[in-house]
Amino acid sequence: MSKIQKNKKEKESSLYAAAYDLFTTKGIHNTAISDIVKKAGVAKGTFYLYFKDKYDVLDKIILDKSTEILSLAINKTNLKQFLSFEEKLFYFINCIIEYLKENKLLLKLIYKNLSWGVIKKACKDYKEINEIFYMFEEGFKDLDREEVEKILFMIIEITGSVCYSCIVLNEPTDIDEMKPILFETIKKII
Amino acid sequence: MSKIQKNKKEKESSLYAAAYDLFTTKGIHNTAISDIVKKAGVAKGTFYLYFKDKYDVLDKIILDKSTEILSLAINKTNLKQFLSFEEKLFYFINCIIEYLKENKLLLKLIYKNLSWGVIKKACKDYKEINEIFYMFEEGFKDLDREEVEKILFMIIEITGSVCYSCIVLNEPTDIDEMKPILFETIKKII
Amino acid sequence: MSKIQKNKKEKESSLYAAAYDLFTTKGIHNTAISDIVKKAGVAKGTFYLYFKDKYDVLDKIILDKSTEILSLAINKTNLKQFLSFEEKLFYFINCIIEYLKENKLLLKLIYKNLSWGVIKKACKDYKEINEIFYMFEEGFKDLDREEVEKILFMIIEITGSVCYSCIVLNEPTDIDEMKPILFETIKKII
Amino acid sequence: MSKIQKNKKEKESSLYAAAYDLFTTKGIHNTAISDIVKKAGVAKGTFYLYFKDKYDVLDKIILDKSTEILSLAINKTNLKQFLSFEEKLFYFINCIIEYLKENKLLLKLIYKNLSWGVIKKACKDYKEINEIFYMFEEGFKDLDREEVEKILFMIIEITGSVCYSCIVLNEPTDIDEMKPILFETIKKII
DNA sequence: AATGAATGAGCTTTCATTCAT
DNA sequence: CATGAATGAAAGCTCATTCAT
Repeated sequence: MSKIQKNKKEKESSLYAAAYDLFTTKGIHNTAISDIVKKAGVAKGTFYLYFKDKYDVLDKIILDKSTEILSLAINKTNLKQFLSFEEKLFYFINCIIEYLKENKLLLKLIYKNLSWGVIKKACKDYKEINEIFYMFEEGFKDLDREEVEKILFMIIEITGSVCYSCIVLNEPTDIDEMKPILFETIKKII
Repeated sequence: MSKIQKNKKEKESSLYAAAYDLFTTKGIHNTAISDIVKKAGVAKGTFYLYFKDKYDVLDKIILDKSTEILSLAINKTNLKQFLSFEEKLFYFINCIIEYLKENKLLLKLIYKNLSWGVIKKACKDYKEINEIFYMFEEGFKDLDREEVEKILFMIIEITGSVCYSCIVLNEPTDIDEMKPILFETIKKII
Repeated sequence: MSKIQKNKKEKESSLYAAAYDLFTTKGIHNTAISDIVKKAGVAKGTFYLYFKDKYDVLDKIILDKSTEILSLAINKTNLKQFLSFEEKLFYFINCIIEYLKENKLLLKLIYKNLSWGVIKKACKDYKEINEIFYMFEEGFKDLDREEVEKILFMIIEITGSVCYSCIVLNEPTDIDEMKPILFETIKKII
Repeated sequence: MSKIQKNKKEKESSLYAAAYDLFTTKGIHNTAISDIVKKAGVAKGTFYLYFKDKYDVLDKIILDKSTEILSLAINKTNLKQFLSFEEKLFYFINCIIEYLKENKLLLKLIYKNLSWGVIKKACKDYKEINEIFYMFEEGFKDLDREEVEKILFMIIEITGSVCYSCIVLNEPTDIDEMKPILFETIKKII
């Protein structure tokens, strides 16, 4: 990579990082592009060389971070051996929950903007994420892909919404108290 | 009610209605207070006699509409006789789903802003909503209030997030195709 | 005075008092008529029955309070016996200074809006104030009215501006440290 | 200076000039920022690139113009030779008075907002102004700095307030009629 | 490619004033 | 006389976007 190309990547990264920082701490609504460029240490016009607008960076952040979470969880899971699919799935889900517990601000940012569509896009673009599907297909050998997808969707949805409510809002209680019933529910789903 | 009082209520209602209309069709972000007052046919200053800002109306709308949905569903449910708690619950949940299917824009508006906290507030303020708790307590006679609340939370969360994804985004499929697995999940939860 | 007339006077006084309170604490610029009527406990429209606008009340306050200060000082002075005009004048000036020291907020309010014209108006309308002129004419028997007025003007101006600077702004020092040189100056003027 | 830097200075100056013009002719209260930018021929946003708000420009104007007046007077004074400190001081004060006579609107604008603090700031920032202090220290060789400052303060205060009253309000008479007694007073002070 | 001064549309909010009750 | 809801002009201020350098 040439020096110029490297410089470009650096500008983009610093804009991205600044936007992430501001979105999570001040909120999307309260973050102006002038805030982002100031934090990134670049000129205003430079922003428009790399992003269309505020929501363009946001979309990239959401896709990126969602991918990262799932990727971390699946990688960690694949390092271990499990006696059953259930055990493996629980470990995987727990990785996600623990990550979100540590990254409350990130959870707050992405959840309201995360959709099944984003996850499917992540699956298409990143091989590792697709391994989640393999894991599920292995667990439900007698079901067709569509059914498996629905089950995965249900589990992700319920995990996501419970995490958001418990971790971000502390409602109806904290996540550790909710975990037993969440896992029991997932157990019943599969 | 005096003529003035009636007039006041009318102004407030027309502002509320205009805001609801614009929020659902154009989105919150794209709706300016000047749009709201124009649509409501009142002066700009009048808005500030009744609401603090845009988000003040929004909060009122969310609380109101959430209450309305739950209220409608529980009232409809209470008109019928059921053989079992499960049957009753399914009917109740189905009422909500069918309502949301018919009011896609409303769902889009409130879901991302709805929280368990709002629902609990609705329960406190409106007797009818509290009947949902009675229904659940009757269904789970051997559990304490806290446990019952967690189950109710799980069911509402999963119903809400599935509805949002399927009805608003059509992901991963439409709500009718998702219903069987949703109900099966709920059945397993209880 | 009839009950109705009494009621009217009460409304006016409460508006006046509220305005005075707000002007001194929040400043004229930051006080709206709606603040005044709220504090006075009357309706907005009522304000316009008694005053033209914000500055109308202000003018009344300035005239009133200026008169009050001068009136208090001259009355207090007239209760005593003095060996010389100088002694009498110093006592009189000191009364004003001590009063302003105790009413810093009032000083802040009126000084910037006080003028020689206001004082002359006060003299015309209130007999007591005119006694200040008598005092001076007695002190300068060989000068004509015009010359006496100039001297009085000089003394009032210098006292007022020194008080404002020292009491309100504490510049260049506090009033007690400035008093010696102020009195010395006045002594030299007469 | 680059073209851009020159352009920037020009914008700022035109805003400053427009504000000065409007403040003196229409008053601060009656001048809106939109008036200033219209007169300056720049966009509204440009105003906020250079000033925080209306009062920010005002502060700059007051500091600037006060400095200018004092600077002009001291420079003019330093060009001449005098037989005594008194003569020198009278010449200096007279320069100020004559300037204010010619700039009635400026006097009206700054006097009510001028304070000893502003003058001291001007002294710190501009070497020339400090020469006023040198002049005084030379005149009062036997007094310490603090005492000299008090005397200077008294003279400036009395000159300022007499000028304001006589030039702006024509009370109690015009400045030329007041001059003899003013100078006599100053003479007695020193 | 990068800059950042300049723009001006458009937002929120205030508030003096009116007038039907 | 008194009220206070309603008005709407006009204020302050923001900020995405452009474009000459």
